Amino acid sequence: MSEARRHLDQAEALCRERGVRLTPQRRTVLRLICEAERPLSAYEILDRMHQGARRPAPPTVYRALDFLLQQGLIHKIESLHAFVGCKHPQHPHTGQFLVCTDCGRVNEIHGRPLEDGLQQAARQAGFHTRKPVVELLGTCAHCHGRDC
Amino acid sequence: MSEARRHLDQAEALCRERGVRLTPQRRTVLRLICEAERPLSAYEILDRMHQGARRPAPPTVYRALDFLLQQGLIHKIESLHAFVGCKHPQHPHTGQFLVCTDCGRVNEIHGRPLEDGLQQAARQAGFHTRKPVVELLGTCAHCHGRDC
DNA sequence: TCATAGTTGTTACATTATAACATTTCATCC
DNA sequence: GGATGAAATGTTATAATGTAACAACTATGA
Ligand SMILES: [Zn+2]
Ligand SMILES: [Zn+2]
Ligand SMILES: [Zn+2]
Ligand SMILES: [Zn+2]
Repeated sequence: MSEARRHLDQAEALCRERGVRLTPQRRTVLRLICEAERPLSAYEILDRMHQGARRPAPPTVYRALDFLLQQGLIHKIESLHAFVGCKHPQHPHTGQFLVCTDCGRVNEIHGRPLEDGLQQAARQAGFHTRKPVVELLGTCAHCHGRDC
Repeated sequence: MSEARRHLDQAEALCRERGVRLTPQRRTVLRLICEAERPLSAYEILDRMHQGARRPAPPTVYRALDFLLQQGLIHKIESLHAFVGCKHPQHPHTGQFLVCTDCGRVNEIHGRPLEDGLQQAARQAGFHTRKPVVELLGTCAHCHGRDC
């Protein structure tokens, strides 16, 4: 079974459990994101949604993206204005990402949501973290030394 | 001496050392950013630049921002599309920020550029970090408990 | 069936950012 | 001082990203 297919089936099951509706539109957006090898922007998704039919208007895709974000099925990469599938959506979480600026691929790191040093600094400042944005931009193993 | 004024003087000195030109336009943009209590978007800066005269076109401010970013005099908060002054521009660095989503204020954390756990995960994946984006969104000490 | 909430369609617009090329200003050399 | 090239700025147009507002449709249960 393909990686993308596994994600979709898992999403289907999660939404059923939670009593929310993974409608065909939302499923299509999730599928396009999961099939892509790199993060897709909202407008790239729009371009891939209309197979023959006319291209939907932006709110269509933004609404589907909002739903998928709320359900923790995708993450937004802020520094790219683009979206990636979450590989472990069972327990919604904020992501930490390695973003390759050469090939565009993104790798989600798992582990404690924030490393202690950072979290401590925040606490000491009396700060209450709600949504950490952690995106390490650089080059991935495949792209080292390549002149791409 | 005001905080903003101190930043400007320091920027002036740094640019002289480095042989780059902190022109009046660039200085104005830096001043507006330093005087603000919260990050300013490029267009907010534009709005504040024209004192009586006509408002400059976007490239004007984006070019100044590019220069100030290159010189490490300001940082961009990716998740806000906005810019803040750097309080320690002597040694250019990437920032780590506590971003209050209530009052809008931003607090730059200093310390090791990345905590060990995170950095190790990246290295293990063969990833070479060039620009970390670390922005903790939440509520600051002042805003806790307030219904703002 | 009917009422209701949730979802989608549609139009228009707001915000953020850049490409391309003309013009001006600045520093340097003669 | 005047020529010259590099840097900075002006200007127009447009690309890319994101949202407000309201109408229409659809699923669902009383
Ligand atoms: Zn995830
Ligand atoms: Zn790569
Ligand atoms: Zn800084
Ligand atoms: Zn606050």
